[in-house]
Amino acid sequence: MRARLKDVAERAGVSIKTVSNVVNGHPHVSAATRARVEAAIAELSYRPNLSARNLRSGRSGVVALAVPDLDNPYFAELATHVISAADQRGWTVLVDQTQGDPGKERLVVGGIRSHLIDGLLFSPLALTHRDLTGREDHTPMVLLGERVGRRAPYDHVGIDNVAAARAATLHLAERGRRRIAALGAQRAPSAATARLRLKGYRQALAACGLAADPSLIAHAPAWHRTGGAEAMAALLGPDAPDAVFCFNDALALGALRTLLSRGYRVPEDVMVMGFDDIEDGRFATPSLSTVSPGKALIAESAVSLLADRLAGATDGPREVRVPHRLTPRESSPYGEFP
Amino acid sequence: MRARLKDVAERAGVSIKTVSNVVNGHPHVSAATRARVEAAIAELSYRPNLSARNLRSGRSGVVALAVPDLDNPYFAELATHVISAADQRGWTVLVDQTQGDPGKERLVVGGIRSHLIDGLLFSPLALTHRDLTGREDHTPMVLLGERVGRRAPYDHVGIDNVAAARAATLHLAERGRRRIAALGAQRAPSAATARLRLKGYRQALAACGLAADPSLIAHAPAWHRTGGAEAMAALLGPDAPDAVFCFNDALALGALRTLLSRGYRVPEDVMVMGFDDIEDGRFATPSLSTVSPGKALIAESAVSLLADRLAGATDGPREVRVPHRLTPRESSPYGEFP
DNA sequence: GAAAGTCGTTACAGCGTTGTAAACCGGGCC
DNA sequence: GGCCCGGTTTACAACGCTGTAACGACTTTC
Repeated sequence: MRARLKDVAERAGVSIKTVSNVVNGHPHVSAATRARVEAAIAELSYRPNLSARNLRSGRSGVVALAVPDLDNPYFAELATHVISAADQRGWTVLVDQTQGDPGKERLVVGGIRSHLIDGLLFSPLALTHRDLTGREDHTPMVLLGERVGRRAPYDHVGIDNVAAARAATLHLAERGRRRIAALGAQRAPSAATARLRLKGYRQALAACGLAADPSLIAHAPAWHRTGGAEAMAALLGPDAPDAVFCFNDALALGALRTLLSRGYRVPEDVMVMGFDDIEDGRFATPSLSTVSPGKALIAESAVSLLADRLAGATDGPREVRVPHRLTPRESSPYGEFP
Repeated sequence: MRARLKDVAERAGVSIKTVSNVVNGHPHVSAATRARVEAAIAELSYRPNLSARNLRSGRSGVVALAVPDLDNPYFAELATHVISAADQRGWTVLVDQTQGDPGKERLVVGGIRSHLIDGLLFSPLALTHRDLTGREDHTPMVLLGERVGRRAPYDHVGIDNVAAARAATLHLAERGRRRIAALGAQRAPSAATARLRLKGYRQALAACGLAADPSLIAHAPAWHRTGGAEAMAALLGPDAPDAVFCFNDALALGALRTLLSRGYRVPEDVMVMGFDDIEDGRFATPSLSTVSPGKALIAESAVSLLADRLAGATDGPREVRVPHRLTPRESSPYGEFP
């Protein structure tokens, strides 16, 4: 059986509380006592029972990160950064996969893990404003990604999707492209990210005086490679685009695959632009131009916001906008392509 | 403040224990009482305090999954499967990233989270036999990936790396390749996986009567795309190989990138074979031939072994060997390449 | 009609920890 | 010598939950 405070106390010949004080680094313990207790701790290889400590303190040192899917490289990379940032604060991260399923997402905000976790970092996909305002659980929560609803009373970390999408589209137009497609539109009312990126795309077209041809907008219900490959296939034909702005890198990699396997040259015939800057894109051939959203900074900001809440901050919801950067690579290079 | 059993009990006019019995679905509660209690639970939106329950029961319902790095698509995909399998048993998964750092790995086996978790699924990289045999923590643990040491007293799930590597290499030889390189060798004494895959590679060469040219063995300290790209560059030159067996898909994607950007045609000039069957490989151009290790089955087996241990199984360590499958794609197609 | 079940419910203790408040001890001061 | 004061240590209760054992009421059995 594992050693308890009681066992250590008996061995060191002190009270339980003194051991507790040593373990927690409280002052007012004489050097001699401390040494004796520490020896006993080592001999019994004592380790605090976290469940008991949590019960007593109301804190668990665990935060949950809820994402749609770790399979998705963007979320996998984000998770890495979140885990590192949490680690630096001595927290442990528990990962929940929602699969973008509204039911599962509601369970998560509803507090399915509430007594186990001190806080929640949540990247929702299908959540509606109603789900948030009616929230009964009071575990501090920070939202990642798109803002849900107008004025949800929660801290939020995101990027300026409209500006980023506009920059990405402009980049293609500046390279002389005239039939620029958008790939990844979604009809679901909760698809805020898709809507914002589409908006930026349209703004860019308008700014360049390009017509907004509806046949150049390809829908993709899920932002996976497969969806990108299929949507790209639908865009090809007599009036094929000469550039595609894909709403994330997975879509772009799928699109790239379709283009290359059908004999299109990238970037000569069709330029491709992604979004997210996942590792795969850097090693694709041609390497993928993309928008880099600063994942490390997103993770760090989110963890930091949560830390403030856990420390008791009660001011109104805060909005953090992390800067993004355009990262052109071979799929839309500088230089001329007449 | 959040409702407790006591609050529910008062509201329903019954004892605390009766509420507990309802919550836990115990029999011997009359329908009328149960209904009353359930109503009270709903009204107060009561949710059990897991810390208290854990303290009482000694179980937390949380298992840890320790992997080197979620960035790595193989581990990200594995984690997805583990989380799903754990979810089906009502467990929550907490992810630890070790970065393959021996110190961190030792902390994990040493039980850094021990009171928080019921069990541990561990995919070690740098762990030695000594670390395992001297283990003081008694949290049930299942090892994933390569066997550590000869007879570590722990359940283990893995694949037959030698056979898989042999099959992969033979596949290249059968397509007429004669200068087959191996990419991903490692010198570290703990690099068991690399050693086994190299062994399979050598067996295949011997079986085909091909000479084992040491200049065809490329080392890669870390199995990332970058490492693969660099190692591939080192292999090229006057005596370039006509096929490369990469010890994982990330290496292969890096190698592919180097080959294509230097003007080599894949598979015509150089065939490429990977290992792991990660999603990226399917969408590369050309798509990547690989060995599919049955990640879902690995995850399910591991979780199932752990479940047995948690249920009290005390028989000797079990060894599960999950079947693998060769998945040829465009980078080493069927058909002739003289 | 009394003894022996059966079912539904309850009181109590204790899981391992920590905050509170009080006790203890030795030294310096009047 | 007695008193006060500071640092050090302790006893106790409580965090919310569940297993155990026991209780009361009601039914069955001979």
